[in-house]
Amino acid sequence: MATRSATAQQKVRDTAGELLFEAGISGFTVDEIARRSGVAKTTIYRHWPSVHALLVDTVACQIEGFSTPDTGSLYTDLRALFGNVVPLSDMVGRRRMMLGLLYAATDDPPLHDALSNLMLQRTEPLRNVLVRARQRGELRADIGIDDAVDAVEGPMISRFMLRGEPFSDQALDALLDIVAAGLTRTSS
Amino acid sequence: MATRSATAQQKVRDTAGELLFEAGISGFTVDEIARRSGVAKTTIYRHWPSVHALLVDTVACQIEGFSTPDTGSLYTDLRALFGNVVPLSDMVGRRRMMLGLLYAATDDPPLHDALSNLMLQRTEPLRNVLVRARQRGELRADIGIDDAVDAVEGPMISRFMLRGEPFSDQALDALLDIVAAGLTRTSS
DNA sequence: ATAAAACGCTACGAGGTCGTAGCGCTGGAA
DNA sequence: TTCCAGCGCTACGACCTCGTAGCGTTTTAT
Repeated sequence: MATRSATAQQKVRDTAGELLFEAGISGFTVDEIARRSGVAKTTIYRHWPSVHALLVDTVACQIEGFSTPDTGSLYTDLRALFGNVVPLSDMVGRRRMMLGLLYAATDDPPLHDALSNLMLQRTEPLRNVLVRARQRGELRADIGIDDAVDAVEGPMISRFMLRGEPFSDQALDALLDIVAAGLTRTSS
Repeated sequence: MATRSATAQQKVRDTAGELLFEAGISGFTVDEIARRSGVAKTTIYRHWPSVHALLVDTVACQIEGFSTPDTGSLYTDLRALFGNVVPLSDMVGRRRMMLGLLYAATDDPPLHDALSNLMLQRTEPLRNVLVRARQRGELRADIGIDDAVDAVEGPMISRFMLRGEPFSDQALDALLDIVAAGLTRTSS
């Protein structure tokens, strides 16, 4: 049975995650978390020494496991990956959250580490897909996995995260088509 | 001859630009700009109605013209473009500035417009390079320029802006190699 | 030379956020 | 049932930032 402390802490963690998603880092305040969660501000400070510690903890808890598609070909794997991983409704919030965190992590090593770890977790399915493609011989042998990850993610990030353009199947297809060609064929 | 107002305004603009670069958006305060520039805070408010207006104006003034390389081939053009446009020393500041602005622009249409315009200006050389490559028949005919821009910029942004990894010629080569293959060869 | 415009300086109020103090209340363990 | 660790609540001080008021000084235009 959940003790009172554990309940309060969990409420705080949940609320903090939601708030980070909804309001971004500039809206991530202890007062607002207290207000939304119903947990008193003083209680929050009894469990976390500072708002910064709570932020780092919140980021560290944002890890979600995503499944790795396995359709048999690189292109369709990538298609499945990006078609599923990015539910349109979450796009705005995720964008706000990530941009704010990336900015804040610029001068903040603990936050930077937590965020790097989070991003690493999020790209794991992509990594898996690429490794399998390499094993099948679909991926050019001279391409490193890290480079392939950036080659695939980059265009998506550029268009949908940075420029914030609306997600569409056509856009996804067009970008994946270019990327897949680069990963599979030699340019010589 | 520069009038007193014009001088003060120019000092503010210059200082604001430097500050945005050095301290990011969270350090962009009127007090600090006044302190650094030597222009009184009240004077700043005589020329800009709010710190927000000053920020938008500062972003709008950040436009720098970059020259378009013309080496005769897409790969070497891209190589020249990214080798020159990204002086290592500016990378950290540029990263801080852009991430903060992108975040702030999330809920700020005027800032968003100014920033979009800035980003558009910055990608113009890349656009030119790609258009010329298409005219030479080097670029796959079925690829749109916008998609090509994201395909090229994305991996660079992902690695050097978001993940903040150090810039190196090897990394640039590896990414450009993948990208160029995708742009020039068909995957069918 | 003179008047108007513009600047610099100090001080201030409003608002927000962090983090803490003090005290009353409550829930869970013995 | 008792008791105490832990919670909620209010209030507070410190700090920062925005934006403004008032006033004296400097520059610019006529």
